Amino acid sequence: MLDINFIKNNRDLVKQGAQNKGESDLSVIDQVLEKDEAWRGLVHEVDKLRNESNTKAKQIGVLMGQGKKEEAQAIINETSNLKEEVKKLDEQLKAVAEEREKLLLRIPNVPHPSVPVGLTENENVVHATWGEPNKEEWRKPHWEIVERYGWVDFERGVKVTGAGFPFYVGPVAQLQRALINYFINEAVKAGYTELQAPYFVNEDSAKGTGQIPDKEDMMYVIQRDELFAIPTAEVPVTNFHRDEILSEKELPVKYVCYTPCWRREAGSYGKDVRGLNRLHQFDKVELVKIVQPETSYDELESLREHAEGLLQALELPYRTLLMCTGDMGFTQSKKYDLEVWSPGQQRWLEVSSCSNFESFQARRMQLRYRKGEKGIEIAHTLNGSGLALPRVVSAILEAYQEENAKVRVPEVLKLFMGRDYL
RNA sequence: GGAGAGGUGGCUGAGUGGCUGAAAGCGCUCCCCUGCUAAGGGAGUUUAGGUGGAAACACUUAACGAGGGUUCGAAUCCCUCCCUCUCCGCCA
Repeated sequence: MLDINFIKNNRDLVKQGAQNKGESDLSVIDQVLEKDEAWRGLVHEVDKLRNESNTKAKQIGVLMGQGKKEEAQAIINETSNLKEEVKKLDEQLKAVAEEREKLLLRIPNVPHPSVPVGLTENENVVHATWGEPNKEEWRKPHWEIVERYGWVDFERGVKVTGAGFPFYVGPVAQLQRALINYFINEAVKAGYTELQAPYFVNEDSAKGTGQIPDKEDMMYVIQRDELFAIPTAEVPVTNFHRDEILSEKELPVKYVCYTPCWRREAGSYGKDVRGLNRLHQFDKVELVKIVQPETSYDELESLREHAEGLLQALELPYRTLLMCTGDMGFTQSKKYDLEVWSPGQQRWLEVSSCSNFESFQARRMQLRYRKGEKGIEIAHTLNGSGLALPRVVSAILEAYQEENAKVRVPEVLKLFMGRDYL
């Protein structure tokens, strides 16, 4: 959510930003400002009436105290109209405030000036590439490797739950656990505090990070208990400090959190969902930062570098994309995607997405910090995967397979695995 | 799940219809005094919104778990929900 005063003072910038993000209806921005004007007018009126009513109530109190009942009654008679008027106006005010809020929630975050303008993924800019994509033709896709050894059981996953909920068996289960450990350890070394978070969140939390009302369909909902299965640890972890005022010296706050993630992924099909490429449940180690506004873009770079460092340590070739305005999403102001090379599929797979939200999320969840003596400011929030597990597992299986079909263990994981081959 | 108690500012805790955005204490900030230390004195110290102002600030509205109701007036009375604690039950 943007600051209404910011929109007021930067109407064209906000419009341009929305247009660059591919929003078709820019009139929302004018509408919200109109609503805001109406809202301010009503606030003024209601405040005035309330003041009058408060003043009179006090007078009545004083008169009653002095035993002057008749005089008090006279004032009470005057207030009966007032009461209804306040009620009526207050209802109007609430209605207008709600409309204003709804409009406000439809306005996307403004892209940072360094973000390339474009509407589709074709306009994303390759920010960096690392390693040489392996083009050897004998390499098999990971689903063939795991099928041969029974390392991932898709069929039983379907039986027990449904498509997109596989079982990991034996060595691959162990590999995945090793990766989770490794990722968390690296983050802790880099100064992140490890967090274990709830896997379900309430409505306020889902709102706080912007999953609702915008992306409600992505989540599994437990209706009976009014809970949402988290689509990413970003949701519980960023909401950890919702409605709080942090002290300046606490910042930057950095958390690492491993959780499973649940996504409905309605409408996915074909090669996208083959094997481990896209699942309804997957594991992810997430990094979240809460920082001062002046530092948030530096923090984004260090977040990206940390995630890249993990792929480098695993010796997996990857490329980093700077997402263009149209491909980066509603809530972000700048976003990098890390894509690992999948030699068995001969394609790039997204394994991390590092974003700066500036104050967009923090404003909605009233996440603030105390600046200096008097000031209170909205903090900036960032997050990035470090990393998403199944696709890293796929890449490892495909990149570390040998022609005799054995799969080597990456050097940095040997300590966790206790052996050289899966 | 059953029975009871309770939810007030950074913390402890007073407040059962009006002068209480909230006593008192602790903590914190600034100032004064004292050669250090200890102690003492004074001032300040919730948040969000609106209006005015370059700003300091002033005025004003709202908020005492959340939402609704009664009343001229609610932290205080009534209803619903949420949460915490104690006892019982169940349980990794």
